[in-house]
Amino acid sequence: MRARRYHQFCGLARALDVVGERWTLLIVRDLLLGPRRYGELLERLPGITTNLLAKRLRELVEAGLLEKVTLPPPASTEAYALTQAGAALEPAVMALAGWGGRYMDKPRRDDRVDVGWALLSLKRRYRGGGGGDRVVQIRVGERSFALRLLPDSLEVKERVPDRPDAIISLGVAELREALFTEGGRSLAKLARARAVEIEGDPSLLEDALRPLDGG
Amino acid sequence: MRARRYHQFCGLARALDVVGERWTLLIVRDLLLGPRRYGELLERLPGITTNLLAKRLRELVEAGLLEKVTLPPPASTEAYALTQAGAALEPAVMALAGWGGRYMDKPRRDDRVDVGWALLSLKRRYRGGGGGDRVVQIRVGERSFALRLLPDSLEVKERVPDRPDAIISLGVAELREALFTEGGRSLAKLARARAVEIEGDPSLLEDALRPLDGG
DNA sequence: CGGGATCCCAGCAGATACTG
DNA sequence: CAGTATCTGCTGGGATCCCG
Repeated sequence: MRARRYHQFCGLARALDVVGERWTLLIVRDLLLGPRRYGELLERLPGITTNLLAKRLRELVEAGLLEKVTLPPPASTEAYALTQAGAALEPAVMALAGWGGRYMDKPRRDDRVDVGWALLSLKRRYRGGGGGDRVVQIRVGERSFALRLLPDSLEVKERVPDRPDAIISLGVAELREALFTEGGRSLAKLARARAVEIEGDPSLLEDALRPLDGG
Repeated sequence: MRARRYHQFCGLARALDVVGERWTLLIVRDLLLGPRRYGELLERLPGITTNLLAKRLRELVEAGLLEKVTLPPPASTEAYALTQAGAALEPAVMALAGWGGRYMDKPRRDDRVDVGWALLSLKRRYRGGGGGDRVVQIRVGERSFALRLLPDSLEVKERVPDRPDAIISLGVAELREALFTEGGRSLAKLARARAVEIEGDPSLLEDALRPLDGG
C-alpha cells in the first residue's frame, strides 16, 4: 500500500487508500471487460503517461487487485487481469458510474468515446429474471463483445464468444441511441424491430434480450 | 468543475472528475450523517489541512453537491449540507466502503475510529422487510444517532430524534462487537439479551431491530 | 514494436502562520 | 470559529530514451 494514507478505520477510507489515486479506478473499469495489454490500456486511457500507467499497474499488482497473465494462443503475450479482489470492485465502479451518468448529457469535444464503456453500463440496468443462460455477441465495427445473460447478472466481456446464441451487428450511432438517448429504443427493441442486423433464432433473441428492455 | 479532467465520455470518469480528488468522498461520507460545520469536519478528518478543506468545500458547493445552510436555533450557525445531488452519492460511497471492508480487520495504531462511520455501515447490511417506520435512538457516549427503519432503507443521522420508539445506550466496545466482530452478536441481539441499556417497549424494539440481524 | 524507465517541470497536497 | 496566505515538497503530466 501507499505512504499517503487517510488513517481512518473506515471502509471508505481503506478503499480510497488502495484505489483512490488518479487513474486507478479507470484502469479497473477497462479491465472489467477482460484482460488488457499494457499498450491497449495506454491507448484507451487518453492522457495517461507511460510512467504513470506503469506505476499504477505495479501498485495494483502489489495490492493484489491485478495479476499478470499470459494470453492464450495465438496472442501468447502478457496482459493484466483483475484478480478476484479487483473484480469485487465492480459494484463500486458501477455505482459511481451510475451517479456520474448525470453529467453525461453528451460527449464534449475532445472526449474519448468508447463502446466498451457504454456496454458496461448495461450491467446497471440489467434486471435478470428468466432462468436462462444465453450468450449474445455484439459486434460494433471491428470490436466484438460477449454478453452473457444470467438469471440475476449480466456478464460483459470484450471477446468473440465461442458459440453465441445470437449475433447483433450495429453501428456506434445505433448503440448510442439504445444506451443513452432518453426515450430511444433499447437494444432489445432495435433488434426486435430489425433496425440492426441480427443472426440467430429470433424468438431466442426475443427471450434473451427482454431483460435489457427499459433502458 | 476542474481543469484536470479525464476527457472520457463515461459515467465513471465523469464521477471522478467531480469527486475523484483526495478527501472529497470522505467529506461526503461525513455529511451523510447530517450537516456539519467547518470545524467539525476539520476535526473529524485527521490530517486534512485548513486550506485544503476550505478549497474542497468551495469546489463542492460550486459543483452543486453541497450547500451552506444555517442550523436551526439554538445553534444558528452556518454549516455544510449535502444537496440532493450530493446525497445521491450514497450508494457509491456504500459500495466502496463495502469493498474496503476487506482491509478492516482491525484498527491500526494512529487510525482514527469514529462511531458515526461505523453506524453508516449498517445501511449496507440493512434488509428491511416489515412495513414499519420506527425511529431508534442510539447513544454512544456523548453522541446520539437517529436510526429510522423504513421498509426498504435505513436512515442514519447524527442527531437526537424527536420521539424515538426506543433508545439504546451502549459503549464503543459493544458497538464494535455488534458491527465488526465476526460471529459477534448483532445490535438487535445485544438489545434482546439486555446486554446493553435500552428504553422503550421491548416488543417494539424486537420488531424494529430484526432487520439489523445477521450483521 | 511492445513495454517500460528517466528526467524535468507544473500543479496539487501538506504544514504553519495569520486574519476578519 | 471559519477560513486565507504563504511556503514547501511530492505526484502527476509531458517528452524522451532505453531494452528485449
